[in-house]
Amino acid sequence: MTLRIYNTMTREAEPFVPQQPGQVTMYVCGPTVYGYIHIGNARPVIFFDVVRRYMEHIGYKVNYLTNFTDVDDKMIRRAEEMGITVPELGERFIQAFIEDTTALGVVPATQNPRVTDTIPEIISFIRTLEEKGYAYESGGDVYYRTARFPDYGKLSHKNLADLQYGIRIEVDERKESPQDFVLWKAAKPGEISWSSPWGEGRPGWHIECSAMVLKYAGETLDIHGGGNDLQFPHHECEIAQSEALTGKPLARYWMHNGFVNIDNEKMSKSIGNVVNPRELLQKTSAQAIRYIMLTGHYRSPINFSEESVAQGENSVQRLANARDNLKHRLSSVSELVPADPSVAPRLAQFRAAFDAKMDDDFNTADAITVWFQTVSDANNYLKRDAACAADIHAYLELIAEFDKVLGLLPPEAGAELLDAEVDSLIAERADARKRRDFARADEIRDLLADKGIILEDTAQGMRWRRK
RNA sequence: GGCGCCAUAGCCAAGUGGUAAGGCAGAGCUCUGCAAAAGCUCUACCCCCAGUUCGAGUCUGGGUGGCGCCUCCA
Repeated sequence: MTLRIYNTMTREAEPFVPQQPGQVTMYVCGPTVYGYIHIGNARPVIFFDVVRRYMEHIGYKVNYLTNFTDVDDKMIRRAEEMGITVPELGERFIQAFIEDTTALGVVPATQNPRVTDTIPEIISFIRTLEEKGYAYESGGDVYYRTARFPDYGKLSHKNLADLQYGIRIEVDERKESPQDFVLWKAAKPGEISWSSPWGEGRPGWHIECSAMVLKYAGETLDIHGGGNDLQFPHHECEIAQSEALTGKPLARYWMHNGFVNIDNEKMSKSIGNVVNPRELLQKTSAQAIRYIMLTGHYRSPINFSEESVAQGENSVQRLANARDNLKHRLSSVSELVPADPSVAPRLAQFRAAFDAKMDDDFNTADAITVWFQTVSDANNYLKRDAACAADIHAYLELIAEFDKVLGLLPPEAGAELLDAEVDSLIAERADARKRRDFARADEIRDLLADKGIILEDTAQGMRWRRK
């Protein structure tokens, strides 16, 4: 089975062939660190994390880059509002980003380049574009001359002549052409700036990614990803910059994820429906959030709502129960029970099916279905009176493999230590049950339930889990 | 105006032209001291119309309804 990836450039699912056998270089546009990320920002972070995990799962060595935009107009405005410097603002929200994404179960990227660490490379990038005639200065700003790059529009499949300019922004008369975009912005007095051949200033938005890709990953990426909205203009501009400079394709595969809606509405500050993982995680598990993100197709929009969160929470609980039931059963297996020969072939099928679904342009929804099928199979296995430890381990191993790719398993039931009071209540309840004092036993169970601790009496003894 | 996407059960959602995955919620049953967990059973002719085909949720055309991008945006 080979991995196929839907390439925005060709609008087709293509077999994935990396430049270097066994190695994948991928770059995903990261956040502007001027505030906490919202759930929409979290989608590409979570999805491409899964892409990366799957690549590693099938044996690739992955160089995964995602940047921090730590200087731009929004940064400058926000820093001013907060009465701190731009670097202070950046530092603060880079930390917040790391905290939030870690809480969401995201594996850190292999590299997190920052714009402010790439200024010399950005300047020389622009210089070269200027020398080649792809850029021009105008009043301390430097613009990209889109007319020089005939392929402009090839990713988003836009025809330059069809673009309507001036709809949302004022057309800047300093540009030769409305579709030209800024590479370098002259600093206004008091703004953070760097010296350049064009005077004090800072990089435009698009150039940073081109420069960072070149500096940290090379001329051509295997995969370039980002949100759907970045297709145009951002990625189009990156292509124009990078390909004008190197003459090589910027990326072999372009991947774009769909948007996150809140209660079927676009998330926006003006509607006031922006959801931050930071707040959401107070009441919602990271796994439920990931489930919502991964249970739909990555290119389709997904809807966040109270109901979808509840459904995600319950779905993930089933996955967790299966894992916990298997582990719990391990405590009462007999060495004398032989392995069931029918288990291994079934697990092999599930394993193959999971990979086949992931190979199909990261069909995480179907991959999750395979996981649930494995769960059903395991649950049925556990119905038998005598279970074999090796079989249970085989199920657990497969489930752990799935989880390593998708990250949907909450912490294990009973894994943490309970405080002494809870412990003694549990002991008291066990005693009450022995005496058949069910009234007291149920009273304690209700008491603990109020504290968020669910007690379950199984054939293998009592166990507990957090609600 | 240009480019593009979507419409599948109460909800979420997958689906390669061959007779509708999975999850949540709900109902009944089994197990349980009672629960919980788990198991079993039950719940869809895939927006409408026309066409292509032996056969269409899947292809084509036309509707209807939603949505995205067109230089802040994940």
